[in-house]
Amino acid sequence: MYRIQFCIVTEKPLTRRRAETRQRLLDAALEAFAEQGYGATSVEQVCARANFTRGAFYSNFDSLDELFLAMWEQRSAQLLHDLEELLAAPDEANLATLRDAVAHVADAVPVDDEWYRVTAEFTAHALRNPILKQVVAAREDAILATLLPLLDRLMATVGRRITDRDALGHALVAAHDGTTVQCLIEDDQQAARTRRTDLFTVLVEHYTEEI
Amino acid sequence: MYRIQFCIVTEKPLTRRRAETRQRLLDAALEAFAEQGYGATSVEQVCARANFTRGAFYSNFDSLDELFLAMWEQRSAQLLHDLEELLAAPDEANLATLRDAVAHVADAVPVDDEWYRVTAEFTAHALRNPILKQVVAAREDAILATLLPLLDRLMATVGRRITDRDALGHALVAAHDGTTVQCLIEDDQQAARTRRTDLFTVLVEHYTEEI
DNA sequence: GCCTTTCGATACAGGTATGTATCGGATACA
DNA sequence: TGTATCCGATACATACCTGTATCGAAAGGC
Repeated sequence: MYRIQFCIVTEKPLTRRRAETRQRLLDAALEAFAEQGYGATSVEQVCARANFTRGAFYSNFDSLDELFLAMWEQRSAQLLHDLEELLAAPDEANLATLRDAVAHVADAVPVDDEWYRVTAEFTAHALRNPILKQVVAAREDAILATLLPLLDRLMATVGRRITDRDALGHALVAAHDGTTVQCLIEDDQQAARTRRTDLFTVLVEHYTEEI
Repeated sequence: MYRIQFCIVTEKPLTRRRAETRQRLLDAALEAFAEQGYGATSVEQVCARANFTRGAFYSNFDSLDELFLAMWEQRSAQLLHDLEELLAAPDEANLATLRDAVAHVADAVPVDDEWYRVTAEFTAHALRNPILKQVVAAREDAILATLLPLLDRLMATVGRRITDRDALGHALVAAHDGTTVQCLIEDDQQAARTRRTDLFTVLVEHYTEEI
């Protein structure tokens, strides 16, 4: 059985200094792309934000594209990790109803303007590139793999059980993506947030059953 | 009572020739932005696609931004118009079940790669600009205003009635946006399409009741 | 603490995008 | 058909961005 493997070919030794430089560039990239858009951002602008010149950039990355990918993957993983940590804490004492449980998750998933802009552009970008498409697909899988076990436990605490894991997972992700725009665009943020939680609740209710 | 009014200040006389040139540029812009991304597209590239030089562009638009906005609004309106036309046709004879009715709508709303890319970028762009934000918000309203009356009629034919118009409308739009990415990213397109229709059905079922 | 290696700054060459000013053919109208 | 206006092509000046090649300072091994 063969698998496609993505790896960085010219793997340089990752010294302490290098790691820090890379990280500063990654952070600067997120800022710059969120503020101005990926296409409108030059290598030089990213470097300036990180207090480097282009020398540092070309010593660490081959292209803006590579930086974009690295940044997006890192932040995606971080977000998922944070979510896991937040929901793993056993403060489930006060989750009486299904809606409380869902709201608990909904509040743990941030509605982040900066991140949304970057992700929207990254997704559009990925649709133009088969390899990046795989990356986005892999992330969807990773989200489900993280979220569903958490939901399993959460549902158990309110006496329910998931009936269709795949459908629920994808539906929640879709609902999250779709409602995030609405929350960010609409004047009345609070109304949108409430609708969002309501929608999540409807979905969870539909794709679970009482034990 | 005052209202903010958006208008083109230097309204030039719209002759036949001018209208055609504008349209060719608008069409070329959609192509170019979808293929390369907005930020990566130069004025010259758009013009080349439309078989013009930049002279034609600067005689019709002040900036790429203005062209992007004009193009997006035109296509948005067109899509909504097409949808309305498609669903207004009284071929509701064979819509026996709720799911048939929903599938009828779901199939009428295209899952369009090109348009998705452009819209994702436009939305991200709009989040950086208060005026464009209003434009996107207005489009959401327009969608609901078009979609809900159509759903009213459709539901009537299967003996149901909407219980929460606002919630259903926003939920369907969110589900549409969210599932569109999934359909375009996932390897198994058909599975994603089916999940999409299922999700719509769940939502419509939840936010309507039998008469 | 010395010496090698690493890595970011700087300088340079080449390419490309922008916006404007001007020109001449096309178009409209009498 | 003649004439005035419109509008797209062309040329130009300018700014900016990229990638590479080189250099010197900082880091790390022994």
